[in-house]
Parts: sequence; structure tokens; C-alpha cells
Amino acid sequence: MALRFYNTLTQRVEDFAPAEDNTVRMYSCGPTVYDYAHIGNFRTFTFIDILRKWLRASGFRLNHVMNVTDVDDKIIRNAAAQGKNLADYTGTYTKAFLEDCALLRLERPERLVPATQHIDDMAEAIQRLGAGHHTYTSDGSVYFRISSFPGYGKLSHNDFSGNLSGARVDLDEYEKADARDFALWKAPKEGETFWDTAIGPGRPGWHIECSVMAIKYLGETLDIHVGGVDLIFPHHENEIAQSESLTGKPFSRFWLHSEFLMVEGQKMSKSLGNYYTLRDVVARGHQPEAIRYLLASVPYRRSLNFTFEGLKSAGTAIDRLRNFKLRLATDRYAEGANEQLAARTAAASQAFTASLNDDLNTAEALGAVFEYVRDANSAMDSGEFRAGNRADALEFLERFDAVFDVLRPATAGGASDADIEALIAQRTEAKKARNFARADQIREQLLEQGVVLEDTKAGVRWKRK
RNA sequence: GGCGCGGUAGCCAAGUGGUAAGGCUAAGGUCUGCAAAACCUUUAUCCGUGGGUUCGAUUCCCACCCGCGCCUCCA
Repeated sequence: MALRFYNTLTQRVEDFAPAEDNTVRMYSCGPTVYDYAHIGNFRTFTFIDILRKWLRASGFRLNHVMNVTDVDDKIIRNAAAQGKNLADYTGTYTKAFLEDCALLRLERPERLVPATQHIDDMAEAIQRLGAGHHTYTSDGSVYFRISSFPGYGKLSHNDFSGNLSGARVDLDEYEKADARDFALWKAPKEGETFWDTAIGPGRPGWHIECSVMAIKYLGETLDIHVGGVDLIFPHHENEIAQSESLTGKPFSRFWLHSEFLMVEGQKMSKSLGNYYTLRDVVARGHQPEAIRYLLASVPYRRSLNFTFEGLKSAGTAIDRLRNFKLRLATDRYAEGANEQLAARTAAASQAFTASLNDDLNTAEALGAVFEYVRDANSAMDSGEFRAGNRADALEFLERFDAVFDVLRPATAGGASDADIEALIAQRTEAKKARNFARADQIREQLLEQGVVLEDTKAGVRWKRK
């Protein structure tokens, strides 16, 4: 089955391929660096990472740009409150964001672009919009005139036509000509950071940065634009209005939006105060891989209710997969190959592909993996698993992990492998002498150091917990 | 009010016009010196409610109920 995605623009699932030369031109809305990102934010960033990895696994090359919003009202307010300049303030949270991404194994986009490094580009774009009669100025601020763009509302599927014609108000009394018009450029306020540009002093509105940076680095029509569902309106709608007014071409062929992370039945958000940062969750002793797994395991278009119980079960599920991988590497198998099992491996691998191709159905893809793990474990128990089946199995696990990326343990640390193996040798001696008390003592000792032993027919197998 | 998403076992969750994947949890069992790991068995006559279409619907249609989101900053 071909790769396909649900496109918010058309409200349909459509076959996907990049427009040109096998390279996917993708833009994603990144963080506003005014605070630590919370795990709701990371739900979307994890989805984007899964998308990246699956696109690459599907044979495409990537050119992915993500912005960093490093100027907005909250940033200005918070920086001022802390007596810091903007760059220092946003630098702190940009760095924190990148550290958090690394912890969750989120790949860096090909380009990470800060808004403040593109102010002149934005001013120039606003000028061009003005030349095309899409803007008007009021008290030094520049607004986009929505009535100048006939397609307004096509992404969010809202009909603004009645609203626009009926709701005109006097320009002198109201700063905006229509309630839906939005700021492209904000006049400087007393004591606030501003930039001197071709269109005068001020700072950019929120939406213009994405249009300008996306077009600058990716061209006039993107293959994919992604973000959370809350950005559909007004942010992405406004991006379309700006970009298409600028270029006369469709801004993005595909629009993919991820649903929310919920907590206790409500959207996790800063303003509601019901949020956890990644740091909060890790501080409670949860592995970042478990968080990644949990965020990835529910398909991106379904809202995901976050609970610590769910997080714990994600950790257990990963353990199961890791145990399987370890067993695959350490068990001894009879020569030859089991054809039936080989066929099942191939079928599972195909099912995995078909699931992810179907609009990234991660839940179904995981189903294929676990079903296979059960079959393979079962075959190992019964001796039907042969040496010739190992390579296929490992390859399938690698295909899985190239997308989900949860099998590799975070960090080693603690006792060295040699020390651990020396103790295991001592324990094996003790067991031979049927000195089980001593053997158990060593096992306990290792467990305290985070090392778990498993006695198997092929000898002692160990792993770090 | 407009637009959008969802209601499937204790929890999470997939899914199809032909009779319910998978993960976690729980109980019992096999294996083991004991563990660990693994495997097996058991847990939804039923998929929010009421109608309709159909030989047959959880899956299609209609109505209704409930939850959530966007419409203002927001992943």
C-alpha cells in the first residue's frame, strides 16, 4: 500500500509523494521559547520525528525547516520581568528545548531557524504584500486585510464571507478594519525591543515568520506543513493568506495536524496549569524512552490521555521488546532455517509497513511487532526457531527501531562489563557447588547495581535495568 | 452558534459490511534450585443510546446523549 496521509486542507486521506526530485520539503511550527516545553508540546514534536523517520524509511530525502519563535509578547514580558535581554532569555530556553529533544531522540530538522534572524526578510515581505494591496496601517502597525484574500478559511473550513462583508467598522475608531484581520507588524511600545526596518520600527506579528522562512528555505510550495490542531486557526490559515497572496501559488500541498495530549480529560496547556515538563516526568524516575513510546504509540490524529499509569505500561512494553532483542542475540539455535517462521517474519514486516503507510497508524504497527515477538518467543521456547531465522528477526527489529527508536538504553554507567562478568563467573561456580545462598547473594548484589541476571540454557544472560 | 475530533474489555488502543488486533494490569499454569525471561489459559455474545438500510452492522444512513478541542495566546 502506498504512503498516504490525512490532509486537513482536503479533509481526505491522500497518496503522498514529494512534488520534485524525491526530496520532501517540510515545514513544522517549532517552539516559542519563553519557558520549558511541556510533554503536550512534545507529543507533536514526537509525531514529527516519527513522520521524519518514516519518510526516510520510505526512501525519501528530507529538507525540513523548523522555526524557533524567539520574539513575541510573552517573551518580551518575561524577559523584562527578569531583567534580561531577549537573546539571553530565549537562548536559555532554546538550549533547554534542544536538550529535551535529544533526550526524546528527536532528530534535528535540516534547518532550525530563529525568527529574529529574519526580521528584514519579513519587513520586505510585508512591503510586497502592501504593494499588492493586502495590508493597511493603523497607528504604526501593519495589518493583513483578510477581505483581500478570497481563499480565507479554506484550511479551517470556516466561511468568513458573511462575517467580512457585514462587520465593517470605522477605521478611526477601531485599530482593525475587520475583527479577523491580523497583525503583520506591530508598532513599538514604550520600552520594548524593536527593530528598525524598511517599513519602520517595530516587531513582527506571529504569523509572518513562518511564511517568510518557509518560502525562503523551501520554495513557494511546500510538500508538507505540520503542527498541532490548535494552529489550524488562526495561525496556519493566516500563513496561507500571507504566503499565497505573496506568491500566487498554493503554500503547502499537505497539511498534517496532531491532536492534543490530554490530562484528566482536558488539554494539557500552560494556561490551564495542568502540565508537566519533560524534566518533571524524568525527575519522577521515568525513562525518556518510555515517554517517547507513549507519545508515539497512539496515532497522531487521536487525542492521548496522559497518565503515569500509561507511562509505566509503556516502560513495561519496551522492556518486553528489549528482552526479546537480547534473547535473539544470546540464545543458541539449531542450524538451518524454519521456513514457516521466516514467512511470518516477512508478513509481520509487511504489516508494519502497511500500517505506517496508512497515515502513520502507529498503534497497528506496534500490534504487528508484538504479535511477531510472541510468535518468535514461542518458537524459541519450542526449539523451532533456527539460526537461519535470526538475521530476518534482527532486521525487522531494526526497521521497527529506525522509526520508534526505543530499544537502545539511555546510558550505561555503573559497574563495568568486566566487573559484572567476573561476579557472574563467581556465581556460576557457587551454583555448580550448589551453594545457592552465595549465588543468590551475588545476584542480589548485582541487582542493587542495576544489573539483572537471567539463567538460560545458553548460559547466564544479563542486562542493565 | 460555526468548524473539527472522539465514545470498543479494569486501563490504553487497532479495526472491518460477515461476526472483535496488540500493549498494560489481574488470576491460574508450564519452565526454573529459587528467580528472571518466555510461553499457555482465563477476562467484551459485544463495540455510547434509539431507529433505519441489508441475508447480515461495531463497521453505512438518520436522530439523540456524553466528552474534548478550535473560533483570543497555545503543539
